[in-house]
Amino acid sequence: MPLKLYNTLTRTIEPFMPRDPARVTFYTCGPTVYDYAHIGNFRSFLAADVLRRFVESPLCEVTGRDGKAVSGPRRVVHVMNITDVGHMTDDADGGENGEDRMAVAGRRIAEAKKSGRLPAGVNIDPSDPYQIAAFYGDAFVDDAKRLGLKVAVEAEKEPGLMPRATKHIDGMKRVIDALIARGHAYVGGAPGRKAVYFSVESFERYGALSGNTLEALQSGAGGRISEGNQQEKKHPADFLLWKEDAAHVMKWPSPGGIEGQGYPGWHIECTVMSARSLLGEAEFDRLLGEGGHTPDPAIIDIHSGGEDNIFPHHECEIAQSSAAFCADAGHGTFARMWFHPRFLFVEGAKMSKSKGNFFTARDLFAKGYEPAAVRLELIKTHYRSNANFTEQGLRDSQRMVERLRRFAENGASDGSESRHAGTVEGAFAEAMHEDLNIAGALGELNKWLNETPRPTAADLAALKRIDAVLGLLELEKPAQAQTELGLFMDGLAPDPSVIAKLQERVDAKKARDFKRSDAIRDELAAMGYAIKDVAGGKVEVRRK
RNA sequence: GGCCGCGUACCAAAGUGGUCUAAUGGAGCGGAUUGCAAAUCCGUUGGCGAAAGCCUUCGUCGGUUCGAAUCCGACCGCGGCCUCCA
Repeated sequence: MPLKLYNTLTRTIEPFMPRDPARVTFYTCGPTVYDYAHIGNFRSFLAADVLRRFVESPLCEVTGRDGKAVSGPRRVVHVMNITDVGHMTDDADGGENGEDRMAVAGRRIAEAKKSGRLPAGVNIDPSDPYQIAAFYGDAFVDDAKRLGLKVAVEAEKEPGLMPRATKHIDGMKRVIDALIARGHAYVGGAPGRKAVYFSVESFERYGALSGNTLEALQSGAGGRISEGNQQEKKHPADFLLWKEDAAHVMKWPSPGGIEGQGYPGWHIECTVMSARSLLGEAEFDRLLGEGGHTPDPAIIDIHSGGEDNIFPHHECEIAQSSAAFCADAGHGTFARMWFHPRFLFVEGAKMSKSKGNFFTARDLFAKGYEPAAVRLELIKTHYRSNANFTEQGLRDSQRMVERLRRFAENGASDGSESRHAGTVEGAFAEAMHEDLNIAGALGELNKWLNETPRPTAADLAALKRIDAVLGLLELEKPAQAQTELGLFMDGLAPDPSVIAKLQERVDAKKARDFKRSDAIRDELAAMGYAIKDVAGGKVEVRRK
């Protein structure tokens, strides 16, 4: 059975039917870079990563235009943007007032600098938003690569796969001008604070993605929308495409015949970067040009983002993208498939700094958890459930990673053809085809591992194809330092006092003074180390 | 108020009409191994029973059906979104 996915737009699980089954276009709404990304961010990005890996796997079938199954492998062009334009902290005015997030980040960096908390070798000017964005952007890409986010790895060679919003201001202005020309946008406001708004009433299906109606939005608007800016809007739900503001931290010459400088609205960047990066510059030009509008309601195959993006961000993207690119603007869907992973909880509660259950990826790496374990813990729950991230779960994941690695690294036995290699791939794929049932797929994998004590070359090849989807074994292994006696895991540095105790313990054991050797183990435990004797007479040392 | 999602055994999490006491992992228990540990491997983990077997479980209460964890209704509880957020 070919791949089926839950499409937020239709609220049903439906066959995935790309425009070209050999080349799938996939856009993920990436991070804003005012701070380090946390594990909730990464859960969402990793869910998208697993989807892209599965779609390009030889194990995956998709539905062709003729309704028939098309087997893999296939190419997936996956683009994930980085939002490096500053946005406002205060939403009370629809994001048009308040403080720029980039400025807030600058203050935080300035404080960190003063108290010496910036990482060594980092020297950024807290008053330069571009430097701040570059700093956190680089940190994000580092974390993403360690967690095996394929798009981040690819973007090293092909930077266009992770476009920066500030590099696409020209495209945004062109789209805004096109929207004005087509009657979907208008200029309002007084000189010096003019704004371009998208007219939601000009887009028939506004609200289709989030299940809203314009009436509901109007009545539900409540106190969230300020009076001030509403007066210049034709409809309360009209959203900002561009704002003239000479005082803004990041600003550019304006579109729409507005004289002063300003900055783009929240949603327009994704319209531009998705179309341009996935379809290419020439097609972007053609779509915007005279008579270039596509007859196809969808421009790209898959679009993903966290569930909080459904409204307003993706709703607005659909409206403005369809209005700009589609021949029948009112029925555009922008993407064929809308994919929205749910939020991550941590220790049973919504992650928040005040609850102390807020983790960035690098927090966990620093605690000694290896990237593969973090990755597995973040992907092993169905993407449409609120996963609960726990330390216990992380330990479970760590063990499963070690189990897989042992299986893969012990080498092929010269035994006969495996009875199972073919069936595990089939069972794994069958589960994944059902809206990415990864827990079911992992269950099949575990069952097979149990049944295969002596893997053959065919078994190892099967594991490799499965792992290409999971993306675990390719990740860096935890740092290990060896001394004559000790094997220091979890990135621990060999501490002389520990080495001395290990030596003393070996001597005690040699003298069969087990009372003393056990006491040393307790002493090490009190110091925060867990030890175990491993093959070759060495002692493995881990954090307790 | 509107829209959406969730509730499975000690924990996590599959299962969407019979093959379900219910995959898989963890934890627990028993065993092998170890000086002892750890790790690993094997067995096992609802109740009664030596066993065959019988009884009871999938938020609660009802309903549909020969048959329900699975379909329908109501209720209870949890969560997300409704212009900050992945």
